[in-house]
Amino acid sequence: MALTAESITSTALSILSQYGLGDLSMRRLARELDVQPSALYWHVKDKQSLLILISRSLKAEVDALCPATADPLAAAMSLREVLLKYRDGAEIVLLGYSITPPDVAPQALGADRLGAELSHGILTLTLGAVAVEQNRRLFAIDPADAAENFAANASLLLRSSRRLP
Amino acid sequence: MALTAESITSTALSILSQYGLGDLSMRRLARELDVQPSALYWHVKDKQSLLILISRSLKAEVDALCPATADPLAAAMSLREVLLKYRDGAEIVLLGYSITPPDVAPQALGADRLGAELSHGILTLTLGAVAVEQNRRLFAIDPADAAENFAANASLLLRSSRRLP
DNA sequence: ACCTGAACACCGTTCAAGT
DNA sequence: ACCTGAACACCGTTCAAGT
Repeated sequence: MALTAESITSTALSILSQYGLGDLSMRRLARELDVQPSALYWHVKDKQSLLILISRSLKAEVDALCPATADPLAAAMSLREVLLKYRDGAEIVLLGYSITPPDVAPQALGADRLGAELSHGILTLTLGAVAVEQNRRLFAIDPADAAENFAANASLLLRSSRRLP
Repeated sequence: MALTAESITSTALSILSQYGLGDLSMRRLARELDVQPSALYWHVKDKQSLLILISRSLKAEVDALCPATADPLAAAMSLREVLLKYRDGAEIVLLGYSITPPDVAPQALGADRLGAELSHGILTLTLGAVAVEQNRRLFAIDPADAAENFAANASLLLRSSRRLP
């Protein structure tokens, strides 16, 4: 199977969901793809740019789940769900969102839809909350009422966004 | 100077504010303290527990700036300020808050004051927003209106907390 | 009690050289 | 164009041994 940026990304995604970011090394990735570590660098600039490819792929997954006109609270819940599918999804997407916000923000939560300010608010709240939640899972600390708790805070923040375009 | 957990933490803090988390390695820390890397492990369990010591120290810094009865919005702004002093403060405190919330949450923003739900909301919003802000600084992307933007979202979230104990 | 020295099992990245 | 092999400059952590 020929090596491509896509095959690298999808193998990374699978390592991520099974083992997490701690095990996602360029060397481990290369081993999984039966290739020398240096081979990856012909397809991908460096590890950071791979993480950005990953976060774009997660955005696409959220967009497939909820269209641009979806209810913002429902979209935030879907984003959370997708982030949770991959062990350190929130940390990675936080990086991607920092560097290229429009490429990573789900349509239903983008600046076009909610305005720059509120879009940034709901995204940073979601990324922060899920990052904490994922760290806690790592340490086997109570998940418990994480979903309801997040929903409550997200809806407090979004309270001002009733009646959208 | 005798090596202690405190001297290790404060040297770590200084590396952090000058160079950031990428340069905060156990080996680098040991070099700065004129000691073998292995010496650190007598005083500190591992790197992660050092990061938790660091995040407790930042909590103390915020508490010194604003007492338990401070206005929550003002406290959130102070927390942001302190996090910004140290290059990857938000990422580190996010880890600390994940593992031992009460040891890391500033008094004025703790669960005792705001209730578990809202306390978690304002803290994850702050940590998420500042983590993004610090990543952007790393890449020399616009700081610009980050403070006002954060203040706006934090006050949206805290809107429900008027009239406190 | 506190620290050194050496070792183990890793990293990300570059680059000449091969095909 | 695409990949190998070897190298460079690092990591965190453990552990016998020294003082």
